[in-house]
Amino acid sequence: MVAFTLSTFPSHFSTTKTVIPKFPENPKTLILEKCKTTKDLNQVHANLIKTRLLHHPAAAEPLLEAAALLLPDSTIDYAFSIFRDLEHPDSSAYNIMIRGFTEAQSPAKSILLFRQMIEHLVQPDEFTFPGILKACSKLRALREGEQIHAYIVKSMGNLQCTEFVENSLVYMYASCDRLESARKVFDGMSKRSPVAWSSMFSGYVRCGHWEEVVGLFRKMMKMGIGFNEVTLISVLKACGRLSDLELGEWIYEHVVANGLKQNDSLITSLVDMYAKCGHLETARRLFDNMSTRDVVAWSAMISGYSHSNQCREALALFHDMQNANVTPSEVTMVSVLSSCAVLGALETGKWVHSYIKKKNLKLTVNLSTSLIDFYAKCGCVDIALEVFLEMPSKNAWTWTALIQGLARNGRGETALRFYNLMLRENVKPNDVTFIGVLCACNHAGLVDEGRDYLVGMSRDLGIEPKIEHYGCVVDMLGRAGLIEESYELITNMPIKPNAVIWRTLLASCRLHKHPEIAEEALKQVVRLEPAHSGDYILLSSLYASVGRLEDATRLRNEMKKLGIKKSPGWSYIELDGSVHEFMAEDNGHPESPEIYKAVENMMEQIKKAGYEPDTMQARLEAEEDADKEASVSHHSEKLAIAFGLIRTSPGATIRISKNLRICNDCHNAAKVISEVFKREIVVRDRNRFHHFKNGSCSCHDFW
DNA sequence: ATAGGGTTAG
Repeated sequence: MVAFTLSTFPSHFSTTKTVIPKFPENPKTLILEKCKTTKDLNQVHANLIKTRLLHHPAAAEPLLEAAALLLPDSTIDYAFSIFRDLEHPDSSAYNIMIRGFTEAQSPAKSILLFRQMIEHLVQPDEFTFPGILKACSKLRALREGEQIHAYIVKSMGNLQCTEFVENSLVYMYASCDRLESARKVFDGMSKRSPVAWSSMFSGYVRCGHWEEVVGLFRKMMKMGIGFNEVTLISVLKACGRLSDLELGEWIYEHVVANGLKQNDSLITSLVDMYAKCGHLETARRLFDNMSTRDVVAWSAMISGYSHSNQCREALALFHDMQNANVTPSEVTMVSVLSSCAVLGALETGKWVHSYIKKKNLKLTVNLSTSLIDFYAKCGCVDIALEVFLEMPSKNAWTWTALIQGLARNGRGETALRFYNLMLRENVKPNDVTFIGVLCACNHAGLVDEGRDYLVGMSRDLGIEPKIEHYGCVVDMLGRAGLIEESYELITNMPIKPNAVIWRTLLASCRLHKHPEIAEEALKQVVRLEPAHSGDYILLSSLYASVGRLEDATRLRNEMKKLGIKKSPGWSYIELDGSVHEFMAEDNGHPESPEIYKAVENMMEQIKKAGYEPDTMQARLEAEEDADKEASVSHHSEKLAIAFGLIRTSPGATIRISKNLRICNDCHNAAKVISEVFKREIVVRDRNRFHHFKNGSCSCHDFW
């Protein structure tokens, strides 16, 4: 085979006076210009074969480049067929194919091809490494990446370790979570462009080392090192996660001052940052002012609402997104499902699930995990289980969501079985997993197991219990009537107890009528969090339940004197895909008069069937709100249930979610309603599910 | 040639 060089080319062709026009001065530009579609490519390809130019790199490579990199993914196989026809592909040809495969989402093929390149003794050049290292990054192929790094070091002298190669090495290590190795390459660089910094940042972002990103960026600014839009995107992500609004706003000013507002990715990052810092209005204003909003921008804004618990706004925006004809992605759906889960919006979530199936959205691990969480939080734990069992791969979050969901729905033993399965499948539990495990022990009344897990999590797995873990155990002991042990645990645990812990103890004192420890618990709670009404109410109703009515009234008066208001309870009910919200004594609903009529009717009917109002509670509440003529029969869950009764077809299940624990009177009423109206009623309160059916509740009156 | 926006449990 004769090796041509470009300079020999024109003279060679000027002698042939055939069909072929004079070989162009710049074949690359010409070929690239001609190849706009696959069809063009075919024509040029055919022409090059006919003119026997295909074996000339200067002609073949532009063709290859067009097929592998410039046209859509589908031509990568075509590109490879061209490549295989080359008799002696040189390093540039290999480089193009290696990059092509990576870009076409087949980075494994890039690695195979690189191996072939070495076997065929084609010397890689400094352009080969960025491509092949990118393939390693995509695959998180650390071993291959390290081998290539070694190869580069070994061949130093023959080939240059350029700045590009170094950047790629940093990014490769960062993608494989090897931050120390990335940092070592980074620190050894003689010149660091913004790309090097961004590569390093991307690793810290991946691993959630937000402080590192912000710290390094501040250092960068102090040293006057240049940065660009890509750098800012990483830094904004860190600002959001750290709620570092100060730096975030500085970046916003910078963006405005430097006319970078046209960069939609940057604006989306700002939207995300403001939303994560709780500035939803600013985020929304930026979002609304974008000239075009792609799926990522919509997702960022929706997740912003969902993140700050404005779930109804999240769903409303999702609705707007569909009206704007922007197709949601897997990522959008994660936030949407999370909002549905919080709201208990079963119908909407189910619709999302069927949409995912219909549109063939990819069931990523995250998305499936969200589905599991959503179904479990809506009380459909069997569907959650179904989704789980169909997943080809699961991570710790997936297992945790399932364990948690089973536990909350009263299937403690099953939850623990799945925990053991998780260990057997070598998925490492994290601290949240143990919240689920302890919660399972709690709801199943498995006190001994619960104590063991609390000790075992740090002893066997090195996960130190946090205040929340102690909270679960305190609750568990309290429920089981082991009030003294619970109290001792609080005073002896290595973490300072918070108000939540004392409040938990207080609630179990109420349940088991233990006024002495209750008084101590209230004292502690008030010291830590003075203005929380529920605490006073717990102790006062405990007094009432043991016949100490004077103490009960005294405490209520004290509370009134201190100006402590009851925190409002609300209940949600979802009907035909929209979520209705009720508060006690609520008059805000457009159908209010009708709903109150329905409540009166409902109460009358269940009284006939034997329901007796909790007079003690009614009296206390009446005293407290005498001016408002408040009534326990106007608790938010009763309004919501009554609304459900008149708005759904006979026999349909009524699903309510509420923010507080369900009160005793409503619990009694719901049992009777389920019998009288032949309805299943599912109430999700802040702690667990109550499935009311035929006059009884799945919690066995223990919550 | 190398870096970049939105994701999930208490």
